[in-house]
Amino acid sequence: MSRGGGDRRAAPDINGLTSLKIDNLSYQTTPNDLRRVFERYGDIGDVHIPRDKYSRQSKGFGFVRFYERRDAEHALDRTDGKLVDGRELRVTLAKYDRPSDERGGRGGGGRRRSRSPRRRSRSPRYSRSRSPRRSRSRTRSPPSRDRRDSPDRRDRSASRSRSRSPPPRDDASPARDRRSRSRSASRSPSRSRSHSR
DNA sequence: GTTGAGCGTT
Repeated sequence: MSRGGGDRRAAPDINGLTSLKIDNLSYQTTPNDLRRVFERYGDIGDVHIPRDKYSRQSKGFGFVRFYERRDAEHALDRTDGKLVDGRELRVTLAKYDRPSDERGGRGGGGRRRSRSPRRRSRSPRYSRSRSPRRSRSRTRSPPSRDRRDSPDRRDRSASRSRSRSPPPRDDASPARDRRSRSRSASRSPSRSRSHSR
């Protein structure tokens, strides 16, 4: 019935604009490329790719705004999975809109579309996660009462600590002094003006 | 020289 006017939708269509989020973009991909690929499916309002302010490097994702939601969905389905720059584009509906120009923004929610049902299966890399030492719980004795305060261990610990610890040199005082003097003395004739190359 | 889950500026 009425078109455009007073109907709030859960979709991020503001002003009739639909924001699409493009992820999985290459660091070398430019908004121009995105626009070129997206404008083929409909009219694009604006394309923006957030990049670092210091490094100036793309974050790997961009935003494309469509005038019509229909085109956006179409493009989403059409651009999603497209190989660009050697990377597969991931197109999805933007969760939020411009945080700068939008009043009444509703945060929270969650992705309603999961086109990538990749479950976290076991990792082939961390397949062997079984610890060989699995004797944590002894027959009895809770972890709280398993405190062995043997002086023997303490002694050993101290002994080991002492053994492992580096020999504390008490001649730090003179050493420092000597070093300071040495540094001062060797600072001059050592680093002179090198011959320029 | 360069990583890879995700939500954003003129």
